Amino acid sequence: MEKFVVRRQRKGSCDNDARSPQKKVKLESDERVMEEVEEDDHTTPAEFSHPIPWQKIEAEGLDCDYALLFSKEEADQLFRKLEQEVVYTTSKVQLFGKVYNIPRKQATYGDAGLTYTYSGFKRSACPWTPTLEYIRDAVTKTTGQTFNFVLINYKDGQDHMGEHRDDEKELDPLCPIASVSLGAARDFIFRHRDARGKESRRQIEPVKLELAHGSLLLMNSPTNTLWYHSLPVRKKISQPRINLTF
DNA sequence: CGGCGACCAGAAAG
DNA sequence: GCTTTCTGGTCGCC
Repeated sequence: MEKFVVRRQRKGSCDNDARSPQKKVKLESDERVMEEVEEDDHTTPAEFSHPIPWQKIEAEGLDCDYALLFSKEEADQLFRKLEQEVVYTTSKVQLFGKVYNIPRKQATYGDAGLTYTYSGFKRSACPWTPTLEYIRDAVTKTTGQTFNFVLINYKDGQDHMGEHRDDEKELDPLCPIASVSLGAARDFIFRHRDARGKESRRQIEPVKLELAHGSLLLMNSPTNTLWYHSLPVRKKISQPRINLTF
């Protein structure tokens, strides 16, 4: 059932005129709302010429901002360039004494000397490429946050990522995490840590959204401590998606 | 009704 | 309890 209503085109960046009549966009569950946020003052630095319409995604202990960062044309171009520049490896993950190939391809880029450890496997960051620097700087411009590292996940429709939090030891839980999506739009699901599993302690509806081509999702504290997120399999989607997590 | 996809529960070793 | 992934079941839709 395709009822992810979190879409909103940035039409020529003329955004101050016809705001849609309803201020709140309904999600699957009635309690979850997204509020359109006026993109004035603090969220948008002056040098960004086309203000971005941010959507606030909020629930108990969940605080995210979502926006289309790149136009379709620019996102297309970035996608093509990354296809040429980025070298992926299929990493393995070790759990319970067994070794699996993780169900997606990965690459890590960042400042010199940085490393990233994922379930027992360590990888070092490759030097930034021009396109990655460009994207990183675009994210910095719109968020005011600087980043020293990016994890790139490449997924076909069969590829996916199970429920997890970004809680690697290298990460400061107070730092917001920026996630840029290019390519096929994919569903993205948040689930509260107390509402997982069979005999969960609480009944909290999951928050579902769709990450569009060229979009930026900001996960602010304490989202990443209280909420797990996943990217479920979508067998009907054959186009790949590139995700950059800063 | 058959087949497929989505989703959930369970299992795996420490 | 917590980890990450795969597998097998069920349910619902086409």
